[in-house]
Amino acid sequence: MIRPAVALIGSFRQHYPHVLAAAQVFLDNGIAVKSPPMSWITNPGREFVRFASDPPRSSDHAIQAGTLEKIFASDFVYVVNPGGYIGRTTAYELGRVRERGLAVFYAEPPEDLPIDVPEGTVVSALDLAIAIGRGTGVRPRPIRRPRVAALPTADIVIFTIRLGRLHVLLVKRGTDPFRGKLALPGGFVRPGESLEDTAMRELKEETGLDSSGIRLRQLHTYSHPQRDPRGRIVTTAFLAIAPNLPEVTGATDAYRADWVEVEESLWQNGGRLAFDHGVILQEGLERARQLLEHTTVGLDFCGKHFTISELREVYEAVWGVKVNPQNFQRKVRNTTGFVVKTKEKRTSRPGAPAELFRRGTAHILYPPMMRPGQQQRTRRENQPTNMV
Amino acid sequence: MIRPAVALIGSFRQHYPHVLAAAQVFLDNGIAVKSPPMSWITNPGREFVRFASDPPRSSDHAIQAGTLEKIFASDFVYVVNPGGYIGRTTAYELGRVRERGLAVFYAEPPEDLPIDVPEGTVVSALDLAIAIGRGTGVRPRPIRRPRVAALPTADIVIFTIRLGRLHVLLVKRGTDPFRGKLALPGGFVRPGESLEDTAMRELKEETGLDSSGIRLRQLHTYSHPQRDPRGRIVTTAFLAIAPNLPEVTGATDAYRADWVEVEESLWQNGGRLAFDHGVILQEGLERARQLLEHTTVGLDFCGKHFTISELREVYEAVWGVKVNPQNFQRKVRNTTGFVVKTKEKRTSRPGAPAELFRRGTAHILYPPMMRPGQQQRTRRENQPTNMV
DNA sequence: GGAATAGTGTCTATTAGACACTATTGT
DNA sequence: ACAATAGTGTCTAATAGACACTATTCC
Repeated sequence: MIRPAVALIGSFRQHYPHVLAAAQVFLDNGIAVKSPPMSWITNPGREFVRFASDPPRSSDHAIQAGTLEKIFASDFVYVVNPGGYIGRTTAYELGRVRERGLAVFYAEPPEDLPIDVPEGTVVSALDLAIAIGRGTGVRPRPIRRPRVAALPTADIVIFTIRLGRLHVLLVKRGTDPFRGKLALPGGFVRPGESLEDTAMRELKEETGLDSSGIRLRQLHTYSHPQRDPRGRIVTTAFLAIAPNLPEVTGATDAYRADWVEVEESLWQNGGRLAFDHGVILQEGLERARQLLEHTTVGLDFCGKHFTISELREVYEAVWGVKVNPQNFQRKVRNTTGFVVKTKEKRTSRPGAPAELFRRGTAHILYPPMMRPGQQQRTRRENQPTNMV
Repeated sequence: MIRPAVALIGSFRQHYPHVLAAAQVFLDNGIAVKSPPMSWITNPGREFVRFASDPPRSSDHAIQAGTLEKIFASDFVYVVNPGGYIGRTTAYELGRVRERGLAVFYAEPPEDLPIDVPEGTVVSALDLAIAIGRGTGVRPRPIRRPRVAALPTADIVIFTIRLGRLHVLLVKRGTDPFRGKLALPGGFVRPGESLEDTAMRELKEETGLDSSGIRLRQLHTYSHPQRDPRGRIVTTAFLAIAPNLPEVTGATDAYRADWVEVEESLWQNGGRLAFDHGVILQEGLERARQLLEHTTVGLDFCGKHFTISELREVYEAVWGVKVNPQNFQRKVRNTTGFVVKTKEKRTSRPGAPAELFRRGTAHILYPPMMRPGQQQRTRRENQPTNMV
């Protein structure tokens, strides 16, 4: 649980003392104040207020952009509007904030601005601070519980195997934050889309190919309040598995997309992934490993026709261990519905010509493929255990 | 290619003739004008302008909401601001529009509003119309791709076993939508909370007891755009498992919380659950069944001390099948770290006194507990299969 | 005493893992 | 010729499922 944060907006030029007083109330009640800075005004009387903490040489709209960033990084917005007055800059900020979906509360009912003011959103700073504070204090007036709006995004962990090694698709970020760092492909949910729609669209855009045959599986949703410096962004990670795609080009976006070896991207390079994508990749990898045990997704790495050795190499690449070829062969062939023999054979490397298979109808492997080296094993004898 | 559409904003009160003139220019060049209506003003001189085509009885902000809808339905926005003047309502609309990512063009450079005006966006209506009509020049490109803000919520599927049957905690909704229907407990994410924080807080509130020992697992995130009639609400479902709790009272909220038998809530009663909670419950149940196979969560249903028969009844209740008592006994006792024998015995029902156990250190069962009736089984012989 | 339960022993079918072996190819 | 690969056979240890059996309790 992170300390909640508020941004105060309003006509600083006219009402700065009121703003300071309200900010103090929030601070006294354990709520962080992201904006305005607790500073002093250097150009009193001017239309656009500047604070001593603002960089003196930057333009008005650069300062305003910084203010909006701080506002978006907070959990809710409090409008300080004595007499109901809301100026033009505040009106503009209010539009941005409301379109973004942040919760907005008002000190007084807004005058002369035709906006919807829901029941319970006109409230004093103290009442609001008390209602938010974790103390179950008395709520003197009915106020709507502050809800947090978030921008949902979908990020994709897509694996493939190249030269016998597991690779993941990463993009180099072209914009801040984390400009130049590697990140998982993904993007924001657009109007009318579900997370699955977004993931599929992004996958198409990033790989630049027909990904209609690629199945997406939801992995996990990451919602830590500070996981993205831009504000409240909640991402849902998806897992996808692709057969060996020859080349990939980021089709629509300026940044480049490339296959990177998984081990390398996780441990090497000093180059940590952007945001929490390192964790997401790690957890996606573990999920892929589990899926190989229990389902037939290993086939998704292969083309339409494949040999059992190729399938084994998939398991070895994903699991990161060697698998006994003979026993693997028998397990695969003896599991109903896993693979179906074709009449063709392939003879590429030294050795007997290998039979070609195509996928069977099964999707679940029960009993599962046993992953080596996981043995917790049952005990041989019923010895008296005394684990604490 | 659909006919492009523009929305004009600006101070209609002061500049309506300019607005009409600009609109005519767009119309003459084959561009649709979504807003304002080509109508006349019924309340000249008043702060908030009303048109003859507006419903006369509706409130200012209802009309404004309709206007915003039309603006958002257009492809770009043209700000009619003679002398650079932008009023407060226009500033608010501008904020909404820019946050939405729509392209914005200005008749003149905006004065006294600290916003970013990109190169080439100050342009006459005629130039703009021609550029768009010809398709050659300035293409209205979104400043930023439209994003959707959503309210994240956490819903909880919490199971327990009462009288040998699996129960789930459901609440009766006290407000619309779905007033009076049963739903999963849950709620909106509050400032500073992660989804996990929200789920834990709601669980405490709903069960009204110390749930510090209860572990939450994320299940799935449901994001269909129309899954909640109130708007864009994205819910993440969590799974929790509780030992037999004697009674539950919804502590903070007006609605009642009660344990309901799972089979009943899913199939019977004609009473479908609210929202998509029926699906969530179904998928949560399947996940719980899988977890019992692969982990020691079955112990979470039991108290601190338990007999092996009690644990078996947990498996039977969740899986919905009978389990062979002898083999279950052996499997549990022979799996290292699953359970630890205590020195006590319990003698409640007819039969020999049962030994009491407590939980071991293991969390993962490998190899797993085999769930009966899942057999896809491997083949006895390597028969030629011909599955399609 | 009869029924129900707890716990152990035993048998069978199946499987994972290990290894031997043959057949077939590229170099 | 040699090394590498494909595929089959066989042995061992472990396990799931089935059932028999004893001991202990409640009614």
